[in-house]
Amino acid sequence: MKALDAIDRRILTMLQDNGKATNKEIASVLGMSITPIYERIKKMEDAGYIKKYTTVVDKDMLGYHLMAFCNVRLKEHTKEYLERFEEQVAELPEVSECYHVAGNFDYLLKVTVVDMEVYHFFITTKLATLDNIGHVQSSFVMKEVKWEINVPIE
Amino acid sequence: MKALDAIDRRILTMLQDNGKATNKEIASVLGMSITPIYERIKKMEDAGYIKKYTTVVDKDMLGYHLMAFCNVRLKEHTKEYLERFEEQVAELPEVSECYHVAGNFDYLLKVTVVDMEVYHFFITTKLATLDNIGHVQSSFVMKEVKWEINVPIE
DNA sequence: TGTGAAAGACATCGCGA
DNA sequence: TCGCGATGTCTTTCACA
Repeated sequence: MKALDAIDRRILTMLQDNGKATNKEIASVLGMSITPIYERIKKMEDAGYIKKYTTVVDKDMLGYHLMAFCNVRLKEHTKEYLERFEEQVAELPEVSECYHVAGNFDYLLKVTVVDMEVYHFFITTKLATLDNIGHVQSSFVMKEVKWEINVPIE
Repeated sequence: MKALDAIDRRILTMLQDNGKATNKEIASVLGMSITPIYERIKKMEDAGYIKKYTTVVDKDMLGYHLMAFCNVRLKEHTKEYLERFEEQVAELPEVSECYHVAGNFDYLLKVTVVDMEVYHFFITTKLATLDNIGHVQSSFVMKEVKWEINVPIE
């Protein structure tokens, strides 16, 4: 697939805002007929521009009242140790995101749990027991100021 | 709406995996007919358990090749200063997430940009020019080890 | 590429158990 | 609450410009 044109981008923007937007709806906004919208979306799905459709749920209503960012520094930094840590951390359901970062620490983890008690349990019995953990520093989220899943597509 | 039961949770899990899952599909997996699925989803939408449906796009394919976490410490911590910072930061399209955290810094920002040049521009001409910025420390993402939008719902 | 029409699948809603 | 059936809407495809 070639690069996206302006129409593709507008379609993506609308789909980010509402994953259930119908082809008809999009077509009318863009002043086109339904078929090309349908085909463009299909192409963007096949090409990988569209990774998935999902439903955003309210974490707080589901009982997840604590989110924390966890800075992790490892002791050893060989390829094998890094890969092992990444595999182990990816298995933990409490860890919703994990990034290998350049800076003061090696990894940044976003951890979502029910409450502080569960977080404490997570740190002491799950994270700290992984091999090769050097130093862990947590930042607790007091307020979610902004959370925007949509990528700006001009 | 009362608390969710096991069936509601299984519906949410399926909808997180695939926002376009049809009622028919869900019904057949759960061994129920379509109507109760339809009604349960509608109730969860109305009650706010379901916040929105969206489309996940591939940031990298769209040209966003750099993600960074930006730790920000403010100079003054009065209510007015905090609110003002939060308002200003929420307006910045480069900032996809912003959290008020307890720890070494005041705020943690997730910044998504095209490349390092744009990031530099963002830091120097947009973030640093906000009122009341004390100290900024960036961690650049070298690798996204895990990114899981789905909340575990057992 | 785009348009328009037609077939099939799905969402939506009223009624009965 | 759930299941069934009717109706309107959407998706998907095809012939054609």
